[in-house]
Amino acid sequence: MDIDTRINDTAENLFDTNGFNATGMSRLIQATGLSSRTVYKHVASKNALVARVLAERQARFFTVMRFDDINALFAGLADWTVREGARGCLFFRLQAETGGQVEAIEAAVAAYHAELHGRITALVTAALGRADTHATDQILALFEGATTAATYRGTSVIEAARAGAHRLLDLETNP
Amino acid sequence: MDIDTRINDTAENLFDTNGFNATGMSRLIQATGLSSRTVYKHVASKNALVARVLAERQARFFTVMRFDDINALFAGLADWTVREGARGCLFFRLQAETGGQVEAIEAAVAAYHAELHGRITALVTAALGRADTHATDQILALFEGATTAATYRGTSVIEAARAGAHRLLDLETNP
DNA sequence: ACGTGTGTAAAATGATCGTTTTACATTGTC
DNA sequence: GACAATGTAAAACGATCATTTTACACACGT
Repeated sequence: MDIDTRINDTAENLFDTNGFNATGMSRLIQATGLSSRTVYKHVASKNALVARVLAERQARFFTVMRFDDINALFAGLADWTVREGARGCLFFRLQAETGGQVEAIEAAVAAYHAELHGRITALVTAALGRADTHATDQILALFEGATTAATYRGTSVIEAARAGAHRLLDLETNP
Repeated sequence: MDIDTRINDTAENLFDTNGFNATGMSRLIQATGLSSRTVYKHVASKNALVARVLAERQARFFTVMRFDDINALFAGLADWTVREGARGCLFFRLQAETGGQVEAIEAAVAAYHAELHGRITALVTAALGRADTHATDQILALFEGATTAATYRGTSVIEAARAGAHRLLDLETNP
């Protein structure tokens, strides 16, 4: 496997399961099986690394997820959560860790939020035949809340959120 | 003001706005206006302090919030968010920071989640005249999601979540 | 008046962190 | 067969962190 992707994959896994601050570079270096010199030749700094990790995670997330309709949206979230583990949104968690003080992370989180909001806006618009910011906010809240609450209530919350979102949109279509 | 509450309030504010790891003890000590010796006579360790902060925040949150019905629930959340700032749930953020490795934080977060879930369960049960775990999960997801999404979409998400929750429960009552 | 408790100010301790550097080995290429 | 390029191994660097310690000042109950 390519060294860059090996570093990226290892870093994403460690940041995701242990946190950004809790993951020291020494531990990351050991997990990759490389030397510190090599790692620092492939990555400018820990901050630059986490920014790259988030950018690639965003690309992967929006490749794997489906935004065709409400059912696909929450089914995709359920699949993702089962596969990756229910630890909540990595973007939000890393932002919280760094207290909004790492510029590269802020930019990555903003980009993710922009794309997520855009995709859900498109989904709702297609479902209703018109734009509806109120309905979009509701679906977004259910999506974010299902992600968060699944960390302590399990994946059943995601199914409940799917059913709720479906009902709310249906209600807007046939009032 | 009492020294213990002065330390607690300062710590809560700094942890909330800057994060746990980003807030060094030196900064906290400086913000309290006390000496390090005094602070460490009133608090066993940084971990013990954050546990105490979370316990007191939970008590304050559930004193200020109202769980009478759906409208009161989300109106309370909106008030809280405006007053405290939209930075997402502090319990979840601190848990993310420490990667589930600080036992005292895990316990505090679990206690908060248990109380939140219990209160919303009671609310839904009272509203429907019967227990409904599915509906409870939906309200919980909307609550958590509104808290999270308000950090980047503003407080309008909370109003949307309130309206959505109201509709979902009304639908369960009058199908 | 005296000791005890509680406070301040500031240096010291020991650990850990991100990052760099030194010294050396391996490999593919002209 | 020499030369870069790229890798490993490990020490070193400078900063920061949580926590402890030393030295000293003030108040107050008996």
